[in-house]
Amino acid sequence: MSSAKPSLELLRSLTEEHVLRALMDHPRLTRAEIAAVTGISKPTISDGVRRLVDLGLVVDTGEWSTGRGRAGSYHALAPGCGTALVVSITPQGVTAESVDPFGTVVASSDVPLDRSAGAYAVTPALRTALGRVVSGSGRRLRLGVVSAADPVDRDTGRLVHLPDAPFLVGDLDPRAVLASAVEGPVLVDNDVNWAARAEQAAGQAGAAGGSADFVYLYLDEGLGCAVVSDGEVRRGHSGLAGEIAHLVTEGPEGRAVRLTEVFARLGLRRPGSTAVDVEQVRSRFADASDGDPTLGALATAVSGVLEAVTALADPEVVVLGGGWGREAAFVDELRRRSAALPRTVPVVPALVDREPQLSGARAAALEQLRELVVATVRRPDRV
Amino acid sequence: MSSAKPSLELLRSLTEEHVLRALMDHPRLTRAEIAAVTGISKPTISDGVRRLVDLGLVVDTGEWSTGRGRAGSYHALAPGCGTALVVSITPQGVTAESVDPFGTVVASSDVPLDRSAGAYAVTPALRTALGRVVSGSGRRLRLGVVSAADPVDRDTGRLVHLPDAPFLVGDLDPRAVLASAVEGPVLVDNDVNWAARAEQAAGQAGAAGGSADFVYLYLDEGLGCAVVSDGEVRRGHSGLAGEIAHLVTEGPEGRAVRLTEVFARLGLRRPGSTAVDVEQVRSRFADASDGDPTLGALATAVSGVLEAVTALADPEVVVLGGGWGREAAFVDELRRRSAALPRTVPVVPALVDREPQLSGARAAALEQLRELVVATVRRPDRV
DNA sequence: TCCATTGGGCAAGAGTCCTAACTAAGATGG
DNA sequence: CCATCTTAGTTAGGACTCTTGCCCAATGGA
Repeated sequence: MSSAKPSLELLRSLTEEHVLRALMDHPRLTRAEIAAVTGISKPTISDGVRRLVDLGLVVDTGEWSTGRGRAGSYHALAPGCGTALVVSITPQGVTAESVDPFGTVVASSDVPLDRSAGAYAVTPALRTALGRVVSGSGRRLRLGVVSAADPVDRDTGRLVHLPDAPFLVGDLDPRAVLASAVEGPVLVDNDVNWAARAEQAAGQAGAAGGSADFVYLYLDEGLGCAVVSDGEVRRGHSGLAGEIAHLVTEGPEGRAVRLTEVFARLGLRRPGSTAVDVEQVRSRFADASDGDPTLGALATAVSGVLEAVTALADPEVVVLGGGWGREAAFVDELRRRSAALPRTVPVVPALVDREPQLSGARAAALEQLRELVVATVRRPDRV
Repeated sequence: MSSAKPSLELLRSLTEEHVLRALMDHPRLTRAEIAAVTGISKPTISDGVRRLVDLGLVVDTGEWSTGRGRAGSYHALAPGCGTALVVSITPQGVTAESVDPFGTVVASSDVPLDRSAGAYAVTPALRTALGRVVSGSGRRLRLGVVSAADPVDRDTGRLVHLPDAPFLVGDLDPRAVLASAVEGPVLVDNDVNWAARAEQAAGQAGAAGGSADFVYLYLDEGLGCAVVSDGEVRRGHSGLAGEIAHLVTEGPEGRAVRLTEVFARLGLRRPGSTAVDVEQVRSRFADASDGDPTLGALATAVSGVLEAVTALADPEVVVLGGGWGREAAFVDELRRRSAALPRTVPVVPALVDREPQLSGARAAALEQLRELVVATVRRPDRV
């Protein structure tokens, strides 16, 4: 919380920042409206808008306000403020979008992946989607946010293959692929972390305006979770926080085994892979009666995860998502076991089910883009 | 990151803030020195100092600088800025201190506790120590920071008794006891979290100026840990993050058991209690040869904790502390097992061994006190 | 004693904000 | 169609803060 030096320049940039933020919250405003929204006087706002127009960050749209009294001329953020690139990479396909500072999707492209073609088709698909978005939006891409369905190294942004865990997307360096198209920083993280962000935005925890503390358990082909502490997704030193495949839990016959091995012992892995066979798990759940051994074994194993999560992160709630994590029979069984633990934690299914990783990444891109636009106006030091 | 409204008042308060911070970093300065340190011009600093003297936050010490040139009059923070109370509560005794904005301990008191007298002697001991510090310092206590050797509820500040875990200090509401002596907020947290803060200050992790991500495993009568993520101790929703007693790990004979039960099965608990018998553990370690079964069983159980910590928090390093956690034989054995895990994590003994919880709490109190002093100068909104 | 050196104050100037009053221009209603 | 109301934007004046440059005061060394 170091403070900036007091100077008249600082005051001026603060005024400009208020104008920009007002124009991000409202697509178009007259100068009088900006003054009303920000609480700053009309002459000061007029000056600020003039400076921003000169800088090319704001434009006079040529439109005029209607209503009683004199019509005011509308101003808006200039298209030159640019857009942010949002990319989602899953085994099913690559989705790329560009969003402007209002959160509007300017261009988007979806390239499905043929699973049998192997991991090496990912890079060309990414390039294809990227090219379409670049030509479709026509504006400069000032930063990128990438969601990938694999663990991500926090420093390099590369996808990481952990032992005994599936490598769904495969070896990939998204920053290198995006470098030519995106002029600014590229933030890469795994899909579960972005999905957790979407859940947070949807009001999953910390609804009382406070800081969110929850854990998002994502149970699909891979086994992952996101830890949200004090309102932020915590990635850990190298970005591998939440990679729970090797967590020690209670396996069949009460023995201590790693979570990933439970699926091997129950025969729930896809042939020749360490990935969970989602279809098989779901069909087992569908047929399950009370006391079904597979259902019980999975609930026992995951309740060990709940125990670890409660002990280390103390979440307000644990959110269940993923291809089989939200199945009603499983959630019910897990709740029964959770209630019997010495420390219980509420378990709820995820709120967002349609592409949560994409909306979370989009929200992050939007926030980053806005900060970047504001930052162009305060050169010397931050406030 | 909402910004303050631009106003001349903001500029003025920013100047005053710089003066205050300069006088916190250096016990006494002339106005010319303040101008040199802050980079603000001399007339502006003179004005700011005059205003702060009028407010009673700064005093002319009456002393004069020496050296070449004209002697300048020294200024310093006024004693009226107050002090912060720091309290450490352990089964061994209660320590209370008051620190001024420079980090100088103004008064301190230590009241040992007779363990056999039971938990009910804690409150009177706390009152005694508190009374001595209040009369010894003679200045107002503007806030309090309390370290307690038990889990702490984040909202209420009360100590919490978890099932199957020892309750060392016993039921206590530190805020209620301190309310009459401290005029401001009282922050209560458990000793392990404060000790982790001290380790961080000692440069344990994130030494490259970056944000620290590490876990502090505290193995003593109680079993606890602190999770430091992105440079801050993360407490979780209700403050119970790091209470690992119920973590599922590998117990004797390879069965899945909770960490606290391992000690019961090995006969390492104090009679009639859920607390670990530290003396017995240490003597077992002292006699242990290679392959000693107790040493091995404990290392196995704790390596399960390492596994969970790695999976969920992904620390740069795991710091071992507490009465038996730093024993060389144990650390060596744990390192051997850690190296064999699919995901390894460096394990190091704690750097700070003398009252780490106290120095961590003191650092927090100092930081809070400084912020509080600075806050008196910026009334309208924060920067 | 003289002088270099440093602390502190004064004056002038530039820049930012605000209030208040003014002009400009569309909407309303008879 | 015109007078009136209402609102947008500009201008003028004043208050305030910061900075630069200069002066004076006071101290220690030559």
